Amino acid sequence: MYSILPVAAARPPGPPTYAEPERRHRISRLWSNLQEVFDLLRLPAVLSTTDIRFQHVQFKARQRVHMIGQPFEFLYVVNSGFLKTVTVDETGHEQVIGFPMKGDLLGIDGIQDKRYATETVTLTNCDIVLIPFKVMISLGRAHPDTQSSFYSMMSRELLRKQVTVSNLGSFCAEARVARFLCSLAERFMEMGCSGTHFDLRMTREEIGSYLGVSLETVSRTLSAFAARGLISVKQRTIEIRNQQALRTLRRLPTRRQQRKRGGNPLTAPA
Amino acid sequence: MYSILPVAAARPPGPPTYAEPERRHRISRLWSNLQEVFDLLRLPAVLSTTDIRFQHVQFKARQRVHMIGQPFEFLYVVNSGFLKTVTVDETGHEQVIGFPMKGDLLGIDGIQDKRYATETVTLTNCDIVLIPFKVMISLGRAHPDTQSSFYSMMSRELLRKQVTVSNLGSFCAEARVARFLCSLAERFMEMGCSGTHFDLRMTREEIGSYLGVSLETVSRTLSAFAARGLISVKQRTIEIRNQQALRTLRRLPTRRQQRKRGGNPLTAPA
DNA sequence: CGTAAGATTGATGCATATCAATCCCAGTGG
DNA sequence: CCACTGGGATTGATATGCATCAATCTTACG
Repeated sequence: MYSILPVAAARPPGPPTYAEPERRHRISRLWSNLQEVFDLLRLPAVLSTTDIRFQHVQFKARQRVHMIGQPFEFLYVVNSGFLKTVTVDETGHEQVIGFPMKGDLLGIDGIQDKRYATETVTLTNCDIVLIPFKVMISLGRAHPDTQSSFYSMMSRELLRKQVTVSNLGSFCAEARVARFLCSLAERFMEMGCSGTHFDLRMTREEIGSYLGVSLETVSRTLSAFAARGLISVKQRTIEIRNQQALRTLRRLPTRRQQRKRGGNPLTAPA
Repeated sequence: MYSILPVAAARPPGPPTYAEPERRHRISRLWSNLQEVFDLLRLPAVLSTTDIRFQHVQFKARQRVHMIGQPFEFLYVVNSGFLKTVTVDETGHEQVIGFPMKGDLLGIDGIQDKRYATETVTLTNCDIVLIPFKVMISLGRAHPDTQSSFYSMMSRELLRKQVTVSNLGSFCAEARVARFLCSLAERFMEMGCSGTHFDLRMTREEIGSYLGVSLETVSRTLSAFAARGLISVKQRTIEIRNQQALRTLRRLPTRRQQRKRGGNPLTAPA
């Protein structure tokens, strides 16, 4: 129906591997239909079922799912596993901009320029669903309800980025780490895992890059939380002991700001 | 064809005004067809022309185009004027996340939840094109090439947000201000205005909120640039004297980082 | 011309980066 | 089986960028 793009090779440890035509991903025997993909993405159910099926691909840890500059062809939906998405700015400085996991969508940033603007690397073994963009386009055309869902999906990604911006711009290091832990806990809960005991799949350096702080600050902050009894940490194993306290952590000083917006009856979400 | 939603009243100075049914925007006599809107958005031309026309609405300075929580109905395309887009987090802290201007699209963040997640306020008088989302949906269905353009447009917004995240996470205050000036200069150039002499339409506080620094730091940094001869500043009037130097400003320390990514022939955009 | 909002500039303190020295642990090879 | 090894994590000492507080200064506007 459509061909598989060989992206990364199957060489587990060491630095991320690159496209090597002679080696391929392990193509799973798993296929998902449209409804299953929508469920995975937590999008409203599609009424008009089709018999279209989407292929899964297995990645080992430390492999690239897509790379910067590579021609855009697929969107990817994470079925299982953990990844990181990275940008590289013109100075060569790389920054983590996300830690995709089950139900997350990868590759949207490639639509505009027909090339991926980011690269996504697996942190663990992963099972990923391939969505050929052409198929998505034609689906949207044939089934109006799926088209709306696609718009919605992209809007959701945008909202998430806005939250990220807000976090980076408004909160001190401690609050950023706290919020990071809480959002991880939520994600694990949604996946049916424990929301209080979990393992980080990324290094302190990657967390620091994502949160815009140094890796030492991440480490120190976690230790400080542990000292206060909010969590317990042992290397990458985290236990949330007082989620409420973590959730309500704010930037320390009050910052005058937010004046001039006294009671605003119309602004509150209904 | 479709009705105009009365959003803000016509009361110029003072804090932003709210929906007041008894007063309305000035409805322009101007209408744009699809091709004109696409040109404005710098999207590839549409071949299949239709006779659909989109209404313009005039806003005075300090009016809200849309507010947080308000039911999502329209996307907005800026035809002229300057605005700011603001989020308010759960602590009540508000942050500027963008300064839309000619050719920019507003309201995408409302698609997901059927309510706007941000609010956009005019900084100057503005002329804005109303795009009813329902019309966009049906257009996408009827004309495949426009559907692709819509995806592309949303992808572009996502890319911009990624750049913002990268700026906030990777650069020192000085570099952020420098990049801000450069991006403004580029935008003015694209609009056919001078890229070296222009007026800021926003306050230092708004710039600071956008860049994640204090208003004093913005002011000081501009003064420092002026002292070094990179720009000249007089209140909101800016003259860029050495764009090259501004563009190449980086975070001061080298930060080890970016190790372990030696020559990567595949990563460079082709 | 008076007033208030915005902008500038200075003084000071703190949060966080940076540098540096272990420490811990998983993987590896003898 | 166990010491070796190296990447990651922790922790401490120090430096500094930037926020904060505070005092003018400037400009727009009524």
